[in-house]
Amino acid sequence: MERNRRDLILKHIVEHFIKTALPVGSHTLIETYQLPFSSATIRNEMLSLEQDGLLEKTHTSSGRIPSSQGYQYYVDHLRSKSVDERIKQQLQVMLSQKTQSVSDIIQKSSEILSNMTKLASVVLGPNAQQEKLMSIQVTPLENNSATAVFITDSGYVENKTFVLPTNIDKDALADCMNLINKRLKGTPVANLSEKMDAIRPILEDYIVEHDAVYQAFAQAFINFASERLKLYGKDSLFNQPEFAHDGDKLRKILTMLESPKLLDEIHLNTNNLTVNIGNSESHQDLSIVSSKLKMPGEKEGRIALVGPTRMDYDRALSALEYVTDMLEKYFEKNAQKPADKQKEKKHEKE
Amino acid sequence: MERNRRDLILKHIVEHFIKTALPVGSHTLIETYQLPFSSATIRNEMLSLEQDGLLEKTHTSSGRIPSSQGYQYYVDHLRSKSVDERIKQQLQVMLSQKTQSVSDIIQKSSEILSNMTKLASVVLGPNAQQEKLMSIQVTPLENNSATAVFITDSGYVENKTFVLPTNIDKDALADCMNLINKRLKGTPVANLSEKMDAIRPILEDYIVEHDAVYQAFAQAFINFASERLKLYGKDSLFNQPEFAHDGDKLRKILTMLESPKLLDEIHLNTNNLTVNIGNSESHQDLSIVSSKLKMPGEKEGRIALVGPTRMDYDRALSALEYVTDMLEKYFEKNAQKPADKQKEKKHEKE
DNA sequence: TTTAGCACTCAATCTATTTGAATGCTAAAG
DNA sequence: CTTTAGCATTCAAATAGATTGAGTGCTAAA
Repeated sequence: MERNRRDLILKHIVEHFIKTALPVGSHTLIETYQLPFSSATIRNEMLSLEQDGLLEKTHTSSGRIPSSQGYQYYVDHLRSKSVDERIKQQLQVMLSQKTQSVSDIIQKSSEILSNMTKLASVVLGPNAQQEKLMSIQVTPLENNSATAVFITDSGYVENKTFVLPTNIDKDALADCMNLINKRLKGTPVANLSEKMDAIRPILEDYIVEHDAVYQAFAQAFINFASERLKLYGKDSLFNQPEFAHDGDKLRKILTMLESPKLLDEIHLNTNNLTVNIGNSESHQDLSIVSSKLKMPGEKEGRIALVGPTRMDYDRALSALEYVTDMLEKYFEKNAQKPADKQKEKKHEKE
Repeated sequence: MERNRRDLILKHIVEHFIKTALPVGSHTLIETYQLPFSSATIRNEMLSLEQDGLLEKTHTSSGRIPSSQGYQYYVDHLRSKSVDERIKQQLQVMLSQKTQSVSDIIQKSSEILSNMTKLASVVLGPNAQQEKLMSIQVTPLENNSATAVFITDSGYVENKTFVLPTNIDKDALADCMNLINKRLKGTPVANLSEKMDAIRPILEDYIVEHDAVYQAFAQAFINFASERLKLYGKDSLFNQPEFAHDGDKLRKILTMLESPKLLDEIHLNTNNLTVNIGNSESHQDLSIVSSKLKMPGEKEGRIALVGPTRMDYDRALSALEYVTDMLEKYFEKNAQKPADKQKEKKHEKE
């Protein structure tokens, strides 16, 4: 009973503060939740919760707000883990559409998450380093230029348009590309830059002024190896009351959202589900909730929801967990049958 | 002399307000610019300027701020058209690098513009509608999916990954694509969707479950036809004082920047250089300065600088004009020689 | 035509003062 | 030992005046 009341009060405080963004006092608590205790009792409990570092005051005679620890405790022990039915519905509808690529599905899921939680959602693609190059194609264009298109095994496309040497022979170029394709196919993206040395002789053989091509490839490989990250629904954040009258804070957060630090932060987490409540120096008033996502081909990405420290953790966590679970199941189910066929065909060719 | 003083005063007011974002009074004006008139004289002129709609007051006893018309007059007759040397330098350094593609150059120019003016810069690519399809390539991946890559004559790449029917024959797919390529090569992007009907029979011939491929193509063609727009340096806007304490306004502007209305606005302008000072309902406190940019292959794009109504028009316009001029000259110079060679080769092949 | 002078306006700043939602503590009741 | 009632206390936020100062328009003289 003891522990129960304490938890109950903390739960109410957290949830009330999440709703109103205002410090919660003993009286408010009793009235809005019809608690069968006197305000003094609540105050005693609150004092104790504060001493344990779960609550904070904004000034000596203010109501209480949850501390980072308080949120953490709430997340770990108190939240109700209820998934919004609308998310279930929307996800189901989306997944029932046919012939969507993996990235389509993840993008749409991310948009659903962002819409339903009113948080920004960040998708961190599987580390491109591990992906293998499937194909390089160089297409000559008008105006003495050409576009090189690079495709990985997951269907990620990088392209680079460059100026062709004017005296180039297109057939030689094609032959040359065939050779390079054979040489590089299957190479992990991370190793592409190293292999540049190996393909230089091939280029030299076929193309007189090979430097332009070489440079373009090198540049593309560098871009390739950089992280892939997509950000959805950052507009949702604008409507949070804490930022309404503080342009400065909003500005900080928006730059934060595009900074590589955020990426690092998400990247560091390797757990299934992590909650990162805004106390690290890099994101003062920002919380990050992120979940691992296993994708086809043993690849791993992460989906994260980013918002103010005062976010609806229950809603966000439940939604995120539900969506990643469903996606993983979907991927598993749809991968099994064709995977075998794929392998057979590969053998035929080689 | 008469007209001169009037103009001088307006010029000072506009420039002072651009610097300080504060209404300008008669006394301030005399002190900061050492004007040889009395404050009363200035006030008389200001009254006249106000009656002509070039100045405004924020309240009965406030200093004056320029009206939209006032800015317009300043832009048309008063600005000094001085180009920052640093922009000249940076642009020159950038253009001296070899083997950059057209889009590389435009992107870098846009970044320089944004950096130097502290405004957001928007690049509106040439209307994709006019571009011609150069090549379609379908690359099968692992996991029973494939990526279709579409390239236009300007080197713009669109790609779409889709799920392949499991029972597909890869050689048939390749043959099929060859046929489709021949059929569609040279088709303007705008007409691609119409041509879908024409390629359906080809798909039917080669691929049993052709619907997935058909759908993927259709989707890609739709994306293709949508406008191409890039936004740089929107962070610059955050630091404008007018938004510092008004999160709401900042929010509006950021959403504005990503909305299609902005695009329309820029698109409507066909003049060489236009200034669009924020009084249209769609962008209350936003001004858009944009310039046409002739690109290789008789294509036209626009570069725009977007910022608060109180922006440094002289700086922005001068920079923009200088950059687009230099780019056009650069493109002209570098296009002449190889263009002929290109044509020869085309004839050989056909 | 220009300027000095003066009365006037009004946002912005400052200074009390009030209000009310909160607290902690103590002592009595359960 | 736990809970509650009661009370003094705190402090942000709201309200109301008072003050300031940068600005105006107008008039009459230079």
